[in-house]
Amino acid sequence: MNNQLSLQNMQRHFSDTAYLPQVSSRLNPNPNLITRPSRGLPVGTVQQRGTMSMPTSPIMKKMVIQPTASPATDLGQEIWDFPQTAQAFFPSQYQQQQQHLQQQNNPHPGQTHNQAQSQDQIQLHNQNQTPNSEFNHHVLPMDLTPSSSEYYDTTSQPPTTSSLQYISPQSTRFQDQPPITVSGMDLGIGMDIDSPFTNHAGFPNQAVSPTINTQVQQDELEDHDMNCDAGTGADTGTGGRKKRIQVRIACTHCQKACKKCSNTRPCERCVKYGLTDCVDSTRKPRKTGIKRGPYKRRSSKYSATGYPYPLTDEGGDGDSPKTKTNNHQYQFPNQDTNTNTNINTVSNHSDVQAGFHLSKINHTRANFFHLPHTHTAHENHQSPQPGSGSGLQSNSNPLHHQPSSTHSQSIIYPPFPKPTPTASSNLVTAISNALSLPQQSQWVDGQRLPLNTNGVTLEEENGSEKGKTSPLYPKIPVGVFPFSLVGGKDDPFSRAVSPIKQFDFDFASAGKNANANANANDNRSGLSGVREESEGEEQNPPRSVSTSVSSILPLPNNTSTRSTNETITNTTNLRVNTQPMISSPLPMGPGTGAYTFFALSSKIRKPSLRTLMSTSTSRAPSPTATTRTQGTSNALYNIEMDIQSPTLFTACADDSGMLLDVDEIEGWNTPWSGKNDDGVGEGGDDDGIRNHDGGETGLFEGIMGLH
DNA sequence: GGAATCGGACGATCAACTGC
DNA sequence: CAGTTGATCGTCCGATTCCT
Ligand SMILES: [Zn+2]
Ligand SMILES: [Zn+2]
Repeated sequence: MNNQLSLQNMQRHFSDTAYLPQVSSRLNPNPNLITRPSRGLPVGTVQQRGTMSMPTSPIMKKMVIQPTASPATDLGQEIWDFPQTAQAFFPSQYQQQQQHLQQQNNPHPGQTHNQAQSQDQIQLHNQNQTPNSEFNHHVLPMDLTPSSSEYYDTTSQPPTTSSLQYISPQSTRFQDQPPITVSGMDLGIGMDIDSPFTNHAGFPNQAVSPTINTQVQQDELEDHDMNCDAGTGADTGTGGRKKRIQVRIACTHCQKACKKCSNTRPCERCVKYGLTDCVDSTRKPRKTGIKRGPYKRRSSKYSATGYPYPLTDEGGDGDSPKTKTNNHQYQFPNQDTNTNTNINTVSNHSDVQAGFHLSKINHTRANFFHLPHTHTAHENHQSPQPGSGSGLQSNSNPLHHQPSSTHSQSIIYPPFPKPTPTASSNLVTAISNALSLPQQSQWVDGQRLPLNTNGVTLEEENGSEKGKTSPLYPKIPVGVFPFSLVGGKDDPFSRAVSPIKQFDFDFASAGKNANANANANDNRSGLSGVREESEGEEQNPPRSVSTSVSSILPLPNNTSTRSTNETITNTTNLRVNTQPMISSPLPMGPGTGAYTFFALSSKIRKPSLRTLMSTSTSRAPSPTATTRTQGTSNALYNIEMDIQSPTLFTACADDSGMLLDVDEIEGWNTPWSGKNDDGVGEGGDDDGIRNHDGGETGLFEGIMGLH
């Protein structure tokens, strides 16, 4: 019954961008709410309100709502039998699988609602049943460690587990796919895809299930949370941490209290405390029109998993897997399914990577039969599991085949650039890879060069230009290597890299640079006048140097610098430095790789301050200050606007270190203290309400009418 | 001991981007 | 235009403080 519905639902509808406050309330009297247009969720039905954590998740399974009033046993009533489920999505097979498993493994008789149950079952089942249980286990739920920067990291999964990804056509493709295919890997979670086991009994080789499996499990976890508190160990994922679920919208009381709300109205908490006015809180619409810098390289060459597809033999920019759905190249020519499976199984150790590796290898090999099996460089630095080796052995020889031997191909072959001996860490390597991979290039002496084992550029070697340039990676960036990697986020090309470390890193050198860049500073101050521009328009081209500079707060002068150095340990410094320190790789000249104090152009979004500040122990006074990007090039302006919370502000003052720093920084001091209050209004349209990042709850609440 | 606060981790959503 | 990326904004955990 659900097919159509499910499919419909599968589609994303973002139209409901602004979450209309569902003020109405109980049971969603509002007809409109019955079916959330955008989400397609039957919110209004039953008592389920809002959506579960992943409303759009294709994998969303039936949700069992277990209002306090009624026991879960009333399946008929409680079940949110909505087809947004993987099952629905792949109804026939998947469901069968489900049932099948259910029967086999899970005998929780009474629970019919259990898609969720079954899911768990499945999970358990897999773990218990198959030799690769470990593998599954590891693969399973999310490793909650998010890290966009670790896109290539061995253990990391794709940055987002967004449901969206699971919707992609790639998924559907699976049905037709032969068991082991790279396509399977397209889905970020594909590690277990190759494993028949994951396919759930009876449906070996079905790529679909694995993926779903993973997701479902997660969803399931969510359900558990929904129904009960937390808890069960089952909920814990690989990381040992269960995924936190959230209601789509909390009631005003819960919101204010920062406590968990429920999807019912009145919510459980309100009921508990006898609050009568339990209504949905309002959400402000997301801002739009904010420009972003270029994204990091797209995945056409990468699988969803972050696994890069090697350039095809055609030498083109490899086609994305999806374009080659049926292409044999995604299969392991040299292996039969079983073999492959085994390997994966063996490789269990978790590492999702293990699976990937193999796949990659195989995948690659498809194009290079003549080549010996090799591990990609990627694997090398990925720290392959020892255990996995055994499994791998079968087909691969020793890892780390030196590309050099077959360099011409190797250039293409290893999806990732070989780790350089100099790589100080996986992270760095990963980042480096990320940067260089697409172009098959790597950083050398501060410059990006085509990747080549021999140190010969690709161009030199094969005359190919590929890799040298790309729209996103024009040859620009040059600068000292660390500039982009060590510091991290400075990478002009990838905003994806987490900025967080940058700060830590920067700081230290910041001071030095400050002096070194005295000129720059001066310039900045000189430019400070430009602030007026800040008004909102986005005139600044991304990364524009001049404007961005102007936008910066007047930098602390020497004194500030001094203090910075002196008080590095103080979190305050972090903060202080952060702002001015946000550096962008200004084309100061190739040699100048040093960090500069230039602020990023407002057009380029900096990572949320919240995130940035997370490194520090205390909440940043106003992350938003740095965060602000919309149309404004003036960081100073931002601060004015964003620092709205008296609390934060006060905190700032209270913190001796912080205060000191701030004061020392003239540019900061004046505007900040002087205009803080006034500035609030100023952000006006776009920021007036924007306080969240800063944690300026006061304002928020005020806006929200919570006070 | 429980409620209220609060910092900030975690997560969902979705607009900007990218590349076909 | 579909798919991806990553920022925004929301939820709520867990620690701390306040209140009775
Ligand atoms: Zn509530
Ligand atoms: Zn409530």
